[in-house]
Amino acid sequence: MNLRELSTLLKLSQTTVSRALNGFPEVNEATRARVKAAAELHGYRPSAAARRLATGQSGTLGVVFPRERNMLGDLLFTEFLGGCVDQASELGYDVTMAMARGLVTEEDVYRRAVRSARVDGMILSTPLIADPRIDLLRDIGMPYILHGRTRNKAPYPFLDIDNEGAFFKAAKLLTDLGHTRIALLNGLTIHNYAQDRERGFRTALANKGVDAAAPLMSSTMMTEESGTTVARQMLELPPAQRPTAFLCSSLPMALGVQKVAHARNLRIGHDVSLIAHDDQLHELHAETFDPPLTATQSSIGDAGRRVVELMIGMLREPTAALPQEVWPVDLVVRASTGAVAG
Amino acid sequence: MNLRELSTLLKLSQTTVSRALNGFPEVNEATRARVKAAAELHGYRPSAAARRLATGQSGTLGVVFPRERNMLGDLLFTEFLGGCVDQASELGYDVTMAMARGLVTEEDVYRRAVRSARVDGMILSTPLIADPRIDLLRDIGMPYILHGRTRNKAPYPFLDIDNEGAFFKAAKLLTDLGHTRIALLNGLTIHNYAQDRERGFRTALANKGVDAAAPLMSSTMMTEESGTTVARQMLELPPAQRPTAFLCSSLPMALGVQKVAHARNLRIGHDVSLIAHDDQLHELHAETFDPPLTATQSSIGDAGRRVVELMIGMLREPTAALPQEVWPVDLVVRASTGAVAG
DNA sequence: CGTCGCTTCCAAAGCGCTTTGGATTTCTCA
DNA sequence: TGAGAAATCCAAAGCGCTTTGGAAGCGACG
Repeated sequence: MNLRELSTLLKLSQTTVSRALNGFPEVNEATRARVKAAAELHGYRPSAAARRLATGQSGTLGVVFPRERNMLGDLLFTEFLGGCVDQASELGYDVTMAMARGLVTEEDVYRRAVRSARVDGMILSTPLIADPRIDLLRDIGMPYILHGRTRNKAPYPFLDIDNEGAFFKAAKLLTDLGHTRIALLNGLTIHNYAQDRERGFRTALANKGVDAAAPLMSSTMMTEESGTTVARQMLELPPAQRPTAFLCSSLPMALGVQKVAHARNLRIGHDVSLIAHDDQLHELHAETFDPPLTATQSSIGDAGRRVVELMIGMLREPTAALPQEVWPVDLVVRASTGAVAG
Repeated sequence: MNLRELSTLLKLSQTTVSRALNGFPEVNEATRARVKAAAELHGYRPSAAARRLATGQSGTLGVVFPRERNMLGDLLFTEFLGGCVDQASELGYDVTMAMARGLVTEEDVYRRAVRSARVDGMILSTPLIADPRIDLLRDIGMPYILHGRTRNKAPYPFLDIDNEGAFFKAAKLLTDLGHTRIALLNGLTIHNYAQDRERGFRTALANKGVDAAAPLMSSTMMTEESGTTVARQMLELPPAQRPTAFLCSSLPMALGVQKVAHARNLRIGHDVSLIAHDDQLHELHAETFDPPLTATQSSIGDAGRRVVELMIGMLREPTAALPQEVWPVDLVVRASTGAVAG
């Protein structure tokens, strides 16, 4: 059942049927109802391809990532992606993923996507400090939005959380509790958020005149494994340098730290304090840690949903101001933090 | 730059240019070269929308999953998905994901996708024992392929691994080593693969007259957590019932078992043997276990790649026989298995 | 009664590609 | 050399939708 068939069946023109279905004002409400009923009855669905060709809009959003950096293995990314797909379905959009591999560079993928008009907009995740993709997309005129921020000069649309504020709050809590040797287990500093977090951390310490000691600052992938490795190293420092508190960039890292602490019979919340940033994944919760974990928390899934909302908003009103949102982050105090021991 | 512009520029008809670019035989190789060069030079890309409309093919494959069962949190699924996207990009296809949520049932998503011709084919992952999606897709005429098998009667295209054979081999190794109390930590038996694995396991034990004791058979989600839980329970059985070997359905489960064994000072490969099925994920490797893990292994990423290949093959030659592939699974013996302790 | 202004509907022109059904040229061989 | 076959190219008809630019119908107002 296509538009022509439906319209002859209704003894109306295609124009009228199309307008009735798409909510245009210049059609009588009575006929609109009649059209809608008939469409429903015969299970009419407009052909996506034809509509795309006619409107130039594809009704799809794109997510591209390099093959080497297979982000599908990263739970943070997949949770974000899940949020995107969720919201996109809600708003009638599809999400397509493409992988740039081998000789086909990521840039090529973008260029091709633009020329062949496969997607209406792109979602960029975990940007680098200076991310070439942004300038590229701007130059070729592909709408996009960033999850996270970057150092590129020109203004760009983004949604980010207040990483600096979050880590400031967390570090302040620790200094307020009397800690002076605080370890920061950060993510890789090629990413902006890691630098933001470090800044917040340093500011809080500086406010109390506490030294951000180099041996207590690490920057690694945010896995459980690196959590254990780094924690082990730090706990083997001479007692006078050994950290009494850990601030981790992810829950898995905190898991690693916890493991090491347990192995050394350090009681978390007493002998050593532990805070982590909690992205609120489905399968790992700060509150089910033992003891429940003090955490800065912000749902990365919700961020995905919101990013899609913003992206589609931009597509619908291209002239509106660029969306630039920074979400505050809550610090939830649980049992893993306590006053510095003895 | 569109086809018309390019063709007037070349002083050829659109027909010829189109045919030259798409490799049709009825065009002179010299002109084909000329056309290709010009297309390259001017960066011509055919409009995906127009091509879709003209051919009726969308150049996209679809993956749908219910929101409740957010498979994006499952590393097995994402590894599989990564393989799909990888191979699809290679073959010039896109992969779009849709999530069925709320009132919009999964069925609706399929129906809509079909009518609006958004995707050429669907990829179904982790099917249930009797999966309604298969009959549905057949009925509405949407091409599809299954990763895994199911009990539906009518023939359907699929790619699966030989789960039964794999677990037969693994269990046989253990019985050959003299084990008589072997634990099976299986996945949920709503899935076909789990039942296949159990069958292989039972056969191997029966062949040696070994009893498949009910207290040593479990069926849970394949997480590290359930691995520890189940292993702990089983190791608390009276000595005469306690397992001397564990056969796990996933590496994370084996991790859980390992943890419990360590806690009890059981040496893996000596006091207790451990085998797991290894889907060859990026972030978890049987060979880097301590000790290196004996495993049945089969790359789930490769399966994703192959599934896409088969799907596209079906689209190109709809009349060919339904692809039905079962991959053999290797058993790789490492240090985690040994003769039963005196 | 004629005209203006709304409301309601329509014919037809694209969107950019593929593909059918020739037309024209070139080649082959008697 | 000429006729048929083969190679090469082309004009035009869709694919199914949106959208432009009117046209027709109808009541109201001077």
